Amino acid sequence: MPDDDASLGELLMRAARTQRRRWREVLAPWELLPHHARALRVVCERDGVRLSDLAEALHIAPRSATEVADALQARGLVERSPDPTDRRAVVLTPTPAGRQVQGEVAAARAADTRDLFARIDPADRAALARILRTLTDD
Amino acid sequence: MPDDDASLGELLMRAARTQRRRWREVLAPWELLPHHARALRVVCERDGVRLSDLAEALHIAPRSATEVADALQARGLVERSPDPTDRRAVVLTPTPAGRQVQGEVAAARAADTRDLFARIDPADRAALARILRTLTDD
DNA sequence: ATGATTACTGAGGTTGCCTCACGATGAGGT
DNA sequence: ACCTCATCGTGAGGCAACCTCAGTAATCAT
Repeated sequence: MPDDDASLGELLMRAARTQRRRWREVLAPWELLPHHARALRVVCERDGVRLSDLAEALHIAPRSATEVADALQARGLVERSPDPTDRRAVVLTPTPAGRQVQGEVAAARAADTRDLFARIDPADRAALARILRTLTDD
Repeated sequence: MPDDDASLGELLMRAARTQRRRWREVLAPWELLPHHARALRVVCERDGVRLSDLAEALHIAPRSATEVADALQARGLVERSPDPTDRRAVVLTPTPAGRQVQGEVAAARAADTRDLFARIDPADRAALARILRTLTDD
């Protein structure tokens, strides 16, 4: 069929949208936006991130990373401290509460993803992973 | 592996991001945002859409559909006319230029999607379609 | 016929991004 | 020691795309 590819493209978008919607719902109990959750994850994983590195990880301008940091700090999830190696820089560190939330969120997300992909059997999961890797540029 | 599902979820997101990025690049020559292109497609396909219907199709508030219509109209791609059956309503109709652009964009998008999915062979395309359908809720 | 509902839009707010300019600091000459 | 140039975070200000709310006009139900 001529529109086979077009519908494949649309299917890919729809599956991604399904996942994104579920992700937002999983996050709802913590009242975190996906973007903030992602930032918190970066801060926790690297355990001490300069603002400029956060900006790069999030693909936003440095100025915008300031705002994300403000939001996370206002909720007590991260702390700003001076970088001992460079007095210009500011390092974001997770607070205990931040680590706690990040742990809970990560667990909830893992569970949700497991649920979603439980719809397909292991062979299909492997096939899907292989095919999607081929379609991914970055 | 325990993080198999997690990486599957991430792969899905990355493949979708790849497609979205390509879509934006395909659109660049017409200086259309994806959202406007989508709106133009709705107007052309249904050939006469009330603002409120456009809002619903785009999942935005009616007030915001007014703005999308303004943008498309300012570029001469659509026209506002009174709905003959309901004088409260405004119907958006594609102009000849609008139809032209929509046709070109649709062709470019189809070509790009074809290119992207040409990376995988027909059997995998079929498998991908089947699997993605299973993962889609809406 | 009149009260409730619906369609669009003006006014104005919020969010999340951006650029630009600035003060402080760092790195590398000379 | 000093001077220059790059870099770090952030204040100021702007913009785009959404929103809600109120208002006007038209329609619908009783």
